[in-house]
Amino acid sequence: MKILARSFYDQDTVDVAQALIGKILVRKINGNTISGVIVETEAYRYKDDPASHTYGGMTGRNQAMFGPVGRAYVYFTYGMHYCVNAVAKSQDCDAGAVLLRSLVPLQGIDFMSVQRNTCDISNLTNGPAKLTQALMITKKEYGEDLTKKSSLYITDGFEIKKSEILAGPRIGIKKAIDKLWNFKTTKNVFEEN
DNA sequence: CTGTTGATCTGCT
DNA sequence: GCAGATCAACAGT
Repeated sequence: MKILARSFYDQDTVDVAQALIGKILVRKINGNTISGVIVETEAYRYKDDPASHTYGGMTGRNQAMFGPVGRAYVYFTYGMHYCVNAVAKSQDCDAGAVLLRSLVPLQGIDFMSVQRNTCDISNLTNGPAKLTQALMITKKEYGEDLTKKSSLYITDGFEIKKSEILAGPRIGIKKAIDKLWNFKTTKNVFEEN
């Protein structure tokens, strides 16, 4: 399984969000391998996107989204939840990232069950804050290089056709809901719908 | 410095 | 379907 190259993230954020569907997120913890297929993403851009963290300029929290592509952007929200993004943008964009919303577990399911305190497979990683908890992703992973074989990276996965990707409004935000930058596939059985 | 809001999930009704 | 948990960024004083 090949790790996605830096150039993969060097495209328009919305394109990368679609391309990431079907790819595999891999996490290494103490010799354990935990992985899952990415089945839902959301694109967040910059000046044309009022819902993005970057709208309004760089801050201490979002500076990773302005940095080099192919890195992880982790943030803390609602007082108790972490979410992961992959920094991705084209050359003419100053900032952008793809939120990983949902996974289908592949390896390390027992580990995830312990983290999430449930045995329900379909409930392990089917939400942005759930998957960070299941994969033990915290602020320590802020800025991790996803193109190196480190403790967190993304590899090639299943081939998903454009026709199998569904676009819709992004979830949980009130701004820019006219932008259909939420992408998911119904190919896998574990999706909740 | 203070108050409000939020890219969420859980548990209860 | 709805409130609550709980904190970092931001706008306003």
